[in-house]
Amino acid sequence: MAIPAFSLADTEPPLPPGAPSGSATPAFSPLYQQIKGLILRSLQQGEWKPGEVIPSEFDLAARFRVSQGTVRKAIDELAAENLLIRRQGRGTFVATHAEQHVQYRFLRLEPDSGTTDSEGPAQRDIIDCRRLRASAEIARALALRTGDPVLQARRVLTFAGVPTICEDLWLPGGPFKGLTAERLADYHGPMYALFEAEFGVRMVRADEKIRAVLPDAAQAGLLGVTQATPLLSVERIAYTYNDAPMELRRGLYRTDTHYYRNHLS
Amino acid sequence: MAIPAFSLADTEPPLPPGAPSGSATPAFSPLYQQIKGLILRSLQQGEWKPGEVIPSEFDLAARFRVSQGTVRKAIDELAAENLLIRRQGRGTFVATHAEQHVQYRFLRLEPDSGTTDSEGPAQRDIIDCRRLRASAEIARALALRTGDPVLQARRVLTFAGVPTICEDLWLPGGPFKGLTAERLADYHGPMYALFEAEFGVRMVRADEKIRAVLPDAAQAGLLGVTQATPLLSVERIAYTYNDAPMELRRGLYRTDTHYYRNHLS
DNA sequence: TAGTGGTCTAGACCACATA
DNA sequence: ATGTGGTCTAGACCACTAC
Repeated sequence: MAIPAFSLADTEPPLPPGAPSGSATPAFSPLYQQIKGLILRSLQQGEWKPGEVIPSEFDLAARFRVSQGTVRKAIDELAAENLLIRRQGRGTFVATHAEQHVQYRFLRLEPDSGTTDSEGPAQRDIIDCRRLRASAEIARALALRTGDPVLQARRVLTFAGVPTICEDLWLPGGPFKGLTAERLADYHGPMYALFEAEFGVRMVRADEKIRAVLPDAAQAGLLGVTQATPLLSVERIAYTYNDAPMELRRGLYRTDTHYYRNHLS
Repeated sequence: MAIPAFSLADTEPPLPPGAPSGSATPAFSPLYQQIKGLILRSLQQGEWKPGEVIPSEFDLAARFRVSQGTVRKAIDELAAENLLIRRQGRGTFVATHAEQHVQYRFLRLEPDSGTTDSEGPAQRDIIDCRRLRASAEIARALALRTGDPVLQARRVLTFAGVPTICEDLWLPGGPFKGLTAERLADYHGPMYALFEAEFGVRMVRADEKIRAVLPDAAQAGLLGVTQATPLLSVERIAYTYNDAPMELRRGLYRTDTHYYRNHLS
């Protein structure tokens, strides 16, 4: 008799233990899905911060009044979605963009040969950073209202001495209050790690739309190419927990020295 | 005491049952991984063909002399890799590219708005199809030797009346002996479904390298664009079981009416 | 009604990391 | 030595599908 759609206090059991799942309710939700939702809520509310350990499976099982195996299945799914990271013998950790190992997790551009980029761009120049009001298009992408305050920035990433990426990004003004060009420029590491550390915003997934385009004069100048050079246009919407869009990013990638890698399965 | 690296007859147990995993061998492989390997081998050898049901978890457990839960975990992973498909109440099936539901699984091009493409291209024209000997480059991609026989084809895909994709593909001559332009042209459905049905070659994953390029005169003509029109270059290597490369494909996509979709997580 | 996959539990033991 | 996640088992019951 699993509960279909209740809201539960943490320390209250989702249902009397000992009684497995089931019931003929129209919207049936397995116990482990409910546990997954509770863990997700704790992640959203910042009970456990990026990089920290969460309680052991045994502790969580006691807290939620379910078996350890049920907690395990909930964590399995969260780990598959890259929200948690399991480390045998050490514990389960909240995923972070600051990890040395998975830095630039959303960057799919790779050098043509010789892995000379050694994990990340050598140089990041903030060209512009300003506050403005959302156009209808930007507002739609960020689930805001037209005219809401947004922050816009433009930057250029340079690999091995070659300016390779020129990107514009838009962030909702509310969650990112206090972000300035200086802070962007001073931070060494992935931008998403800065968002986590300074603004408590963790990007968990993103959708991209990719096209081939020609640059305008300004973009061509920043990348050091002619306006006849075809470039990869990558429009990304990045989401935090709960599928809330938190960033719109429009990048132009040079693909004469790099390529965009994708894996299909 | 799980076996680290033996080769096992199907009906022989991976190890005496009742004894869980473990041992301090340098290369330790969990039981369910060994079972996964055995199932994989049956898939490769065609014991169960695309679209067919495989034996129930209970039957497989008896055959391999392990518990149903261990078989379940092995199947879980194979299902996550899209090699098997579970259907509650019906059984577990071998995945196929011929399924109505997952047709064109590797095609990531989507129309800008209004889902007018109704699942797949309206028209597929075979421009060319010939046998030749592999260049060094083609041979490397297909894990062949330079000079080995390969089959090359070129085709154009048209969506909503607009020629949108022009692609060249290379196939190893051996596995695809007997493939002709006529057979390619006559087959209605995804090309990978034809490969399954006629040649027993099932593509299970693929890697793509994406760039922005300009077309040559022939390509521009086939797509009805000028040579100054930037196009998406998509180079794909598709693999069958065992990570064996079975196709090299080089596509040019028009991205004025479509975009290449990608999901990052 | 029977058979399939899906969920849940409980307990045992192993592998790994840390102290 | 302790605690963590990882594997394996056995058994119960539920949900779905087909007959």
